[in-house]
Amino acid sequence: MPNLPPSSLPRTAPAVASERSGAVLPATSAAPAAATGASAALLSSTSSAESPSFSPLYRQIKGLIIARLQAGEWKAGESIPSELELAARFGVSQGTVRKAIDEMSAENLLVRRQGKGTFVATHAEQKQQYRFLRLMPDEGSESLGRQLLDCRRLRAPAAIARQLQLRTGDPMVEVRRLLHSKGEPVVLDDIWLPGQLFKGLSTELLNQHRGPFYGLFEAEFGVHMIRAQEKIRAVAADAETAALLQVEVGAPLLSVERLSFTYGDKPVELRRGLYNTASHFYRNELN
Amino acid sequence: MPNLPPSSLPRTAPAVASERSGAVLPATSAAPAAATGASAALLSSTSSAESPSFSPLYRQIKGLIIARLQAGEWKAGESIPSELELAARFGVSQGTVRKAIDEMSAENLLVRRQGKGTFVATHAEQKQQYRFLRLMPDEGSESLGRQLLDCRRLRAPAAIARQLQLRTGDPMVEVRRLLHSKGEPVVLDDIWLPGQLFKGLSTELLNQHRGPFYGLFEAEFGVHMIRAQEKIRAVAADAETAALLQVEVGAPLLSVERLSFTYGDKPVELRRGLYNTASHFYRNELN
DNA sequence: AAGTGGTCTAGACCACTCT
DNA sequence: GAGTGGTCTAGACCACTTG
Repeated sequence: MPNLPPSSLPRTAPAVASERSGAVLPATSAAPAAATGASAALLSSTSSAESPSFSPLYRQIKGLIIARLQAGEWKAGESIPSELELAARFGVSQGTVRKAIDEMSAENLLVRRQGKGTFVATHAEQKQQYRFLRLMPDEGSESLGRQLLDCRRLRAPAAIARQLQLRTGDPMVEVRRLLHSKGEPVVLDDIWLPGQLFKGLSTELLNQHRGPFYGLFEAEFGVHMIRAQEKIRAVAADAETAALLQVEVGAPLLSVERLSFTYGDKPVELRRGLYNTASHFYRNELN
Repeated sequence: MPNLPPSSLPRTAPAVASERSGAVLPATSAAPAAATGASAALLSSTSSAESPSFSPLYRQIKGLIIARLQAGEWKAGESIPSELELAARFGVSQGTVRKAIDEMSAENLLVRRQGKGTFVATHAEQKQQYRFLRLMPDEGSESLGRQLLDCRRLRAPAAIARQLQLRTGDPMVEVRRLLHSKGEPVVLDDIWLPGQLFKGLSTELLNQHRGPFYGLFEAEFGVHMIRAQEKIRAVAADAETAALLQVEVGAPLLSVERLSFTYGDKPVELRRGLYNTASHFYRNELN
């Protein structure tokens, strides 16, 4: 029951009383109280024209759930508490929790499974391996082979540090790898990660792991990539790249620069892929 | 009031009684009847394992609204009836209509405006001009200049006809144009349209029109592009393209092949853009 | 049978827009 | 003030999963 003191809450305040007293009580006793009135007190106020403006209850609940995810309370692939339990815990109705989870499900943060529960999204699943890889073969659908070329630690150059919101010279990990299709090299990836977050990352760890790197990052380092921005260009292959991808120097390649974010819009990976699009293409859906 | 004869409706049936008798009645009288029981009768039945399987009420409502859009009952930019009116018209609750509209809004078919109503999405608006164009300048944000190069009618070649689900030799319109940024050519577009749907399309019409082609297509031909698939590759400029885009022959260009769809997943435009990404990039968001 | 998410309804109140 | 979409609650029933 959101029974905060009815003091005039500014419209901007994320005013949900997180985990009030009887949080882990027998459950349902807390929720169905002076419902409508209470939540009204929670949300309404004079319309001061402040900047972050107004946040409805369900969005505040969403924020609380994200905070738990960020804190690692529920790990990738695990189930979170049921809607009814969350509703009791936060002192709101099931419908409000449902709307919060709806949004998070639409953003691929959570996955609902009817009859089973709601689960933390993961890159490690069979069904959606390579969630962020949009490269498709012109024909067929074989999976890609992986070949690790390099994994080293270094001091962050200015250009990379800036994008990852680090300081120049901060510790950083650099990974280089190839993806193959039918034995032919198709993608050359360079990956930069904050050294702080990926302390034990090594060639061995990367080599012994099956599946996408992002699954490893979740399991070993608790870092979830939930969103990414890509900048795509056409470039000409330089000598080194041409040799690795077995194309002519000057051949056109797709350059895909990806900045990946974890919870709280925090950038945690920069990746530059060079794709040979002779027999593959980058697929995009517009809405 | 969904009072169909309680004969056993198969689960697959889009069973909404569209526009029953008292459709345009004083409004609210139709809706709040033997609600729960009736809609239960509408949806439930024995679980026969049929193919298109089960469709909830709100999705059937969505289908009905899409059918109206397709029929041109409400045009691009116009408002559709209020949620309460639609609820009365279809004999369901406002909540069900709301959920249908929620989905359509998420798919950019409709746009909600609080206090004003719900509107048919359009490509002709200031706020989201060039909804499908993902090209961004490295710096600045000037809008792109347009230069029409050609507009002619022809018989569909096999490759293009297949993608537009036409027969080889069917009438077709081909348009070629350039987009400029700061006076420099950046994009060369070739566009193919079914001649059947775009009867009066001409150089004059295209030239006198302001804003994106998609806005013109909506206003003049009633064709709404609601979704598109793109295949992106890196290619080398041939002689003709190099001249038009003022680059060297062999220079790497982004090739963006776009197939656009209208209601009912019907393909109605094929477009091939060649982008000079020297000072622009293709922006994509991954979730 | 019990627990979970999914759908549907109903009603209250809020925020925004226009007249 | 009237009308619109936006939020929140409550309760019913359905579909799916697991023991």
